[in-house]
Amino acid sequence: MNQEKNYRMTHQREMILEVVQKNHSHLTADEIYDRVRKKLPRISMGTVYRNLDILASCGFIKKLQPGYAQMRFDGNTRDHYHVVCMRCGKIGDAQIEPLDNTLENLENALGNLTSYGIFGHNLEFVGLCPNCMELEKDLPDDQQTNQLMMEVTEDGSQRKPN
Amino acid sequence: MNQEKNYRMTHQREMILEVVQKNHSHLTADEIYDRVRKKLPRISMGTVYRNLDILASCGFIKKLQPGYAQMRFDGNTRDHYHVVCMRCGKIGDAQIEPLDNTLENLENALGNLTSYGIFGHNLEFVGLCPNCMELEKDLPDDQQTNQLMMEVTEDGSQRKPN
DNA sequence: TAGGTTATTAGGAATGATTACTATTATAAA
DNA sequence: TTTATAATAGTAATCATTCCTAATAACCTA
Ligand SMILES: [Mn+2]
Ligand SMILES: [Mn+2]
Ligand SMILES: [Zn+2]
Ligand SMILES: [Zn+2]
Repeated sequence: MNQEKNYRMTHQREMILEVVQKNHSHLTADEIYDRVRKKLPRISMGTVYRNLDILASCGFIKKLQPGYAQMRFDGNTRDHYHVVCMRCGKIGDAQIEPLDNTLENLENALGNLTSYGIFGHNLEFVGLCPNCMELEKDLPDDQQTNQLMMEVTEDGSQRKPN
Repeated sequence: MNQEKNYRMTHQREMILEVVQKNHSHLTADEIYDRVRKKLPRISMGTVYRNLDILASCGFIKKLQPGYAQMRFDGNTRDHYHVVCMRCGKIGDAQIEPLDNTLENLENALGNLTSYGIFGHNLEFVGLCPNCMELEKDLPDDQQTNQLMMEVTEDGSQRKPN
């Protein structure tokens, strides 16, 4: 599986990888746990987390850690951005091409201005999933999404939803 | 303080705001708690969290919620990006101008492609603070930062640190 | 300036996702 | 096979954040 690390391929690890790869929906650890348990009823949560980390460190899957929402796992390891629902944490793929050039230039520029060593970046879009858009409608004003904005986008940027 | 919400200005709220505004170092809730406690020794953690949320929702401060690190608070409410240390979670300001045009265009483009309602975005740079750069040197290879990369940048982007 | 309404507090308990621990088991190499 | 040790199940621990509630303090109005 990975030469230098002496990893072994166990049934548990195999099933976890399969579940993540067959789901294009950015599952959480407990969703993965539920699905794997159908086949391996005695698997434990610790095993799920440990393997997700290992699989991610080997590059077989990607670990997504949005701010203000729990981590999720992506079987698609190609470079792409995500939209995070600010209410329920659900994650969708952003169907736009990566800004590699722009952002790499930014990283280089920043590297010369800061005392930090720059290794990469994260860009995520913030919004509402279709489901939460619906629910939004019958909420009192003071729980409306614009009240959430400040807490959810780092830059306070706002935009009319489509 | 805020007309529609009937907020009151208490000593606790005042002190918390003052601490956040006088510190340009993106403090965590417990760091703020420690500092406020010098003046108000009986203040409680719940009060700190509640007020930080309220102050952020009023736009007096900004709440930063990087993935994989605890939340921090910024007295500088102008639009700017941040560098997050992937080891200790410390946050520094990125001294580069915001990508407003580029990213607003992206948001608009994305809005037409996804079923999500897009409200904004978060961009953060990931790296090592000066302190952790030092510590890095005498670490065994398998704990070196490149091992952390996959877990920390959503896009797996890599770059030589300066 | 006092009284009344209610936002806010202190203190402590609860939450919940994630991580750590450990005796036992399964994997892969020889 | 035998053997070394990576990995597991089950469970306990962590720890940042949120929740709860009786008591208090801000602010409005008379
Ligand atoms: Mn994806
Ligand atoms: Mn800042
Ligand atoms: Zn949602
Ligand atoms: Zn650091």
